[in-house]
Amino acid sequence: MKPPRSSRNDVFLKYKLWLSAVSGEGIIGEGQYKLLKTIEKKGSLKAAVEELGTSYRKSWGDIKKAEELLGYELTEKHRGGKDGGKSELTSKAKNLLEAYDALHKKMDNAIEEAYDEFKEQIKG
Amino acid sequence: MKPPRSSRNDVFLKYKLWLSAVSGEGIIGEGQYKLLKTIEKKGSLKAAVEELGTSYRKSWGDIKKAEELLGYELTEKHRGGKDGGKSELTSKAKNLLEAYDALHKKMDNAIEEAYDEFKEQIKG
DNA sequence: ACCCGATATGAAATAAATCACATATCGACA
DNA sequence: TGTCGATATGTGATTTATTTCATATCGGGT
Repeated sequence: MKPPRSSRNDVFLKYKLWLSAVSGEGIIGEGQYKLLKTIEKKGSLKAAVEELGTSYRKSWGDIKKAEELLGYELTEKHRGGKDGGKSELTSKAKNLLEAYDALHKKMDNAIEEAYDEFKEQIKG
Repeated sequence: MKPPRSSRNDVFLKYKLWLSAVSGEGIIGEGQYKLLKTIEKKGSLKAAVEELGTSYRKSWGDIKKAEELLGYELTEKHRGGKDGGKSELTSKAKNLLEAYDALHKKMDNAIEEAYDEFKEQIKG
């Protein structure tokens, strides 16, 4: 028989994974991960949000809240200098991102394994 | 040494798992799962939202949208009768919930396995 | 044939999240 | 020491999501 082609009604599995505080507030999710990674690459929050096309105000607030909830700094902020300032990740932040990434990969694998079975199951 | 007690700054891992359409719109997530399960138990959408404390209007709309995206009905709706009407799950819906549940359990296990390692990693 | 209560749905009111803008501050460097 | 550009942060505007309210419809049971 013909292989089933994807239709408008196909369903996909999606998931989000994030760190949260006891309060339930999110700390690091996909967005923060990307943001921090981009700060690391570009050297400043300003440059990062420009690359990502997100708002400086919000990203700045997100980082601040995450830091408050975690109880430690994710970025070392510097003002002044000929470039006006810069931000770089603390080692704790780097460590956290690494752990987040590893965890995400594991979850990706887990979901992939479960996915075929799931699809089979919803056919019935 | 003393075992570390949880502090305000402890982080937890959370995740959401849901079905989505190609468009990216969510179809079934935790909320819909509970809603449908409660409809199954109580026999009507009205009774379900009362038990869950959510809004009828929204829940009704959520189900409708999910059905549109899926291309099939999740509930058999009936109006009239001495009780005014009722809703019950279609067999497809039951099947879907079962699959969702199984998947969720697998993900719970996967995350639990990964969690200890994660915590160890972020200590460094 | 009439009632009752749940389904069905629009529309206005609220609330929550995000954006846009304005403005202050800081400090390495020329 | 004056300049420049990024960090820092308040606030009002806008958008998006959710709730509330109002009202129509349906149909099995009495």
